[in-house]
Amino acid sequence: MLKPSDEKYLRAIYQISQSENTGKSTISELAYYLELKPPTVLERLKILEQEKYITYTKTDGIHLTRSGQKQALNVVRKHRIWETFLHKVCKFSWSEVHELAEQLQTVNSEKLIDRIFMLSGEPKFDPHGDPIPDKSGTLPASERRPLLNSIEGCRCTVLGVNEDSAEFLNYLSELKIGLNEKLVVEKIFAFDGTLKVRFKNAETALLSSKVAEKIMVSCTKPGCLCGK
Amino acid sequence: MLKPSDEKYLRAIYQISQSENTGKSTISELAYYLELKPPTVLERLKILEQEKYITYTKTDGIHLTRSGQKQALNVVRKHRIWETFLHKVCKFSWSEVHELAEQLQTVNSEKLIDRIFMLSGEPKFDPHGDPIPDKSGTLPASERRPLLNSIEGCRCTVLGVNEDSAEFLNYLSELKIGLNEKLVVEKIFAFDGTLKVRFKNAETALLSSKVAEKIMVSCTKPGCLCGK
DNA sequence: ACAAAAAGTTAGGTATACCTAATATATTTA
DNA sequence: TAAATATATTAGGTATACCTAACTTTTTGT
Ligand SMILES: [Mn+2]
Ligand SMILES: [Mn+2]
Ligand SMILES: [Mn+2]
Ligand SMILES: [Mn+2]
Repeated sequence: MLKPSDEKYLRAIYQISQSENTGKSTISELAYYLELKPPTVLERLKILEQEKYITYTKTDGIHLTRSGQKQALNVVRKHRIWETFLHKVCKFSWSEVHELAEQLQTVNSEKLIDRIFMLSGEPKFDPHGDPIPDKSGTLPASERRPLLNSIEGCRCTVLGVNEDSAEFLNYLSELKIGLNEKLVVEKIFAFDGTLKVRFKNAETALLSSKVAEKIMVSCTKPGCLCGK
Repeated sequence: MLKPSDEKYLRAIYQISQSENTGKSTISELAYYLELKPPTVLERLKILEQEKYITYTKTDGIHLTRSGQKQALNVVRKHRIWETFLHKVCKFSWSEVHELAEQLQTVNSEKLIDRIFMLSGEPKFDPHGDPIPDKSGTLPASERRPLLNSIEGCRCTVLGVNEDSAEFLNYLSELKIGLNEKLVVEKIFAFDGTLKVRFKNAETALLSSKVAEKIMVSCTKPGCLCGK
C-alpha cells in the first residue's frame, strides 16, 4: 500500500510529465511543484526507485515505470473524483476544490471513491475539464489543446486548465473565463502572442500567451486548420 | 491549528472521560485506546499540557482544560458528521463508518463539514446514536444509559454503543441488535449479570454484562424505576 | 503489612520527512 | 572555450512520532 506522501510524488511526476512534451520531469521541477527543496526530493526519489515506481538518471530525468504509472493514474483518479464531488455535490467553486481534494485523496477506501463518484453522476471529466481515468487507468478521449495553439477565427470551447493554483483560477474568474465557455479567437498579435477573444455575449478580452498556454480547449469550427 | 495527531489525542481523552464516570482518563487507558505504548503517550501529554489543552498529574489523571474540551468537541463533531454522512448518504454500514471517519476527520475545512452535514439532513445523532455537538460544542440532550443498568421489565430503545471496534459492532449484528431497535429486558441473571432480552418479533437473546455495558439505551416504559 | 502486580517514568534508540550549506557537475552565454 | 549560471548531489542537522528495556511508584490482594 502506498503512503500518502508516495501518492503525492507519483501524481506530481505524472502531472509534470504530462505538461512537458518530453514525458519526463526533473528534480528541480518536482521540488518546485511539491514546494520542497531538491535534496529532500532526491532522497525520496531513491526510495521510489527502489520500490520500482520510477527510474531516475541524471541525463534521462525521472520516468514512471509501468507500475508507477498505474499507481499515479489511480491517485489522479481519486483526486479528480474528489474535485468533481466537491464541485457538483458540495457546491464548492472551481477554484476551491483542488486544495481540498489534495487532502481527501489520501483517504484509503476504494469503496468510498466509488460511492462519491456515483453521487457525482459518474462524469468523464473533472471540474477543470481534466479527464478522469477509469479503474484500469484508461483516460477518456478528448481533443484538448492549449488555446495558445489557435489560429485567428477558431471557435473554441474551454475544456479545462493546466494549472491548479488559486492565483491562476481566480485570475480566470476575473477574466470571466469559465468551464464550457465558448469563445472565438478574433485576433492574434504576433508581437507577443496575445490573443483577443470574443465571448458569446459579444464582450471581448485580451489574454497573454502565458495565460492562453494554460487554457485547454477543443476547436469546434468545422474544417478549422488550427489542429493542422 | 491543531495537528491531526493532537486531534486524535483530544478525542480519545474526551471519549474515555465520558465513558468513565470519573470524568478523567489515565495514561494506560489512553495508550490502549490509541494503540500506542505508555511512554509515547506520556511524551505527547507533556506537549498537550504545555499547549494548555490538558492538565495531568499522576494522582489526578488527565483532564481536558476548557480550551481542550472545546477542541475535543469540535473533533467529535467532525467525526460524527462524517460517520453520519458515510452512513446516510454513502450507504456504508453501521460498522464500517468509524474507521473511515477517523481518516476523514483530519481534513481541515469547516465549510466542507457544513456541506456534508447539510447533505446528511442535519441530524442530531450519528449512526451509533451518539449526539453530534453543534459548532459551539453543545450536545443535544438525551437520556442515554447503559443497557446493563436495567431492571427486569425495562422497555428500551437502542440509542447507540460505547465502543467502535468492528469486532464489537459485528458481534452486535450477529446478535441482531441494531440502532433504534426496541427490546424488553425479560430477566437478569444475578450470577454474572447476563441479561435476557426480547425483541419486537418475539425472539430473545442472552447478552453478557460486558456487551450490555456498551449498549446505550433509553427506557420507554412509563414510570420505570430503572433510572432510580 | 507486605509481596505481587499494575501503572507511570526515564533513558536511549529508530525511521521518516524535512532542512541548510557546501560541493560537484552540467548547461548557457559572452 | 571559459566564465557564469543552473542543477544535482553529498554531508550533516532538526523535529516528530514512534519504540524497548529498565527503573520507580502506586495499588491490590492475602
Ligand atoms: Mn487538482
Ligand atoms: Mn482538476
Ligand atoms: Mn466513531
Ligand atoms: Mn459514532
